[in-house]
Amino acid sequence: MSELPDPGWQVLPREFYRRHPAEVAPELLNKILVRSDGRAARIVEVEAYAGSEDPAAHSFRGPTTRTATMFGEAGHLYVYFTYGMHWGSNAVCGEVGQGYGVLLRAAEPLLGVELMRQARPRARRERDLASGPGKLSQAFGITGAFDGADLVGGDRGLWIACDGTPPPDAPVVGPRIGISRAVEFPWRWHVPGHLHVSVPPRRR
DNA sequence: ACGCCGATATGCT
DNA sequence: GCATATCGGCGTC
Repeated sequence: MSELPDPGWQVLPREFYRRHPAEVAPELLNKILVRSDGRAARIVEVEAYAGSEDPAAHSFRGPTTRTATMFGEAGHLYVYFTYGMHWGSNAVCGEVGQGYGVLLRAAEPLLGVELMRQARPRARRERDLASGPGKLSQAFGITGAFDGADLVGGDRGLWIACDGTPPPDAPVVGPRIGISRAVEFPWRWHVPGHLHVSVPPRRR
């Protein structure tokens, strides 16, 4: 089931994810989220959540029904629902039982842009298609049905791959967003100066 | 730049 | 029961 749109792209191996999310997260920058229907986008903003070490993580208080996937094997997708309308997508990291994850916060559309526009009819500019965790999930048609998807094996037609572009040398590190606890953990990273992040660089 | 509100699953008390 | 949520879109200023 290795139907990536570009044969030169390499699916990230399981070992990539089996580490601390603060280590995995910045390395996910410039990787590519791929769907088997042709949608692909470069990941430009991420946020780490570290289980019992992290009061802001869904997994902080141990496994629940909702967070079961987060406590499972690395390299799977943890999808949650919030604010009555938005879905969020995380790559599970670390070892089984740790509840580690990296939230995919923003991406730059590369392929299948028409499908993304259909999925997000209200988005005006292309940089509004996936510049936020809810937008990114919506652009890719990711809902709860994708919770537990294997990003390595591609059992649900979703992968994270590398096209050879390295992560940025000096990613921008900053406080996390949209949470009320442990905001001060500097665990949000994005590609410097990138237009497709959730907080775009100010125009000069 | 800022503020408001939508609409609901989840998990604690 | 109820506060809260890993937000987004639209309005106003």
